[in-house]
Amino acid sequence: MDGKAKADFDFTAKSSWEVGGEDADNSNHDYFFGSDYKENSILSEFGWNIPAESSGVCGCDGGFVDYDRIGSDLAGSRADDCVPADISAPQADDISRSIEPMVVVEDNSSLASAMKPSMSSSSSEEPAENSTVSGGSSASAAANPPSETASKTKKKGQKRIRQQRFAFVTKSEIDHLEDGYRWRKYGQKAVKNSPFPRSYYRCTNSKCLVKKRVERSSEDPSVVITTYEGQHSHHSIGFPRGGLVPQEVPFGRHFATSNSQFYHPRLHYPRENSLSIRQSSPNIQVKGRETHKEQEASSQPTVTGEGLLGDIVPPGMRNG
DNA sequence: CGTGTTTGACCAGCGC
DNA sequence: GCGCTGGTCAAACACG
Repeated sequence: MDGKAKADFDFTAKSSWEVGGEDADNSNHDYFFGSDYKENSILSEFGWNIPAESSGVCGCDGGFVDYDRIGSDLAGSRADDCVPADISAPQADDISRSIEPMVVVEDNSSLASAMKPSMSSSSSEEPAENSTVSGGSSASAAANPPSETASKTKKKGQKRIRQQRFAFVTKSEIDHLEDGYRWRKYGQKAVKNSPFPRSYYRCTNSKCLVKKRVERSSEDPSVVITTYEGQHSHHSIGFPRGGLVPQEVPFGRHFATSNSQFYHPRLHYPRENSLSIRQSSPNIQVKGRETHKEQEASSQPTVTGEGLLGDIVPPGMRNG
């Protein structure tokens, strides 16, 4: 419990996250979302195109966000003073979801460089997943039918190389925020220094090896940290990749907090979804079947032709 | 029956 | 080398 100040962000520290988006060119640095074009360029590496105009949203100074600050903010003092207008929408309110997304990006090129020298130029067509994802286990296991390798025998000698990752720090009561894709949970682990478990999800698209981790801040249980890893290699239900860019898609939303601005892929939850969420998850619940349903409600984007899907992807393109 | 979650076990990386 | 921790696998299970 001691030194818990940053405990909830341990993952960043251990993952060598670092403040300093300035080095956008420096492929050896991790990126941290601040306010301007820099982030955009970084995000674009992921296939995310964020309008630069996002600066100044909410009239806040869109400066850098340093991890320490985030940590402390999570402790409770963060940007309540500056909630994005969008969030004040009835839906968000209804579901008691105060979303304050922060985007944190980690460029793993430092790790991947060994295998992938020009990470930064990773063209979006490259299913980054197979190019790296470490562990090899999941990647190769997915790509190659479980012969004998799959049987828990991870390829030895293969280094675990992470992909570029970016995290959303969101204040929400929903653990698994809808982001436009469908995810399958493949694991859950208790995290050191945190009473909350970390959940591991993988994109349900068999060809897409994007993963994400979801965990709650130990400092502020109302804060959810969602870390994405890899790029979606498909249009799926509709997320910024290739043509599905926020500028043209209604679900793009950028935010700002007192110290910086952030982007959340989908803060504008479909009405019907909001309702279902509200009904199924009145409170934060981390375990039990309740969570199960809760997650279903939030992770399965009302594939009913409306909401997320209806907004963006024509029925024929759905492949979640 | 198909899809997704739960959960214990296994493995790799890292620090000491 | 050892122990800890994070990440993943896969069988069992639950649900619609």
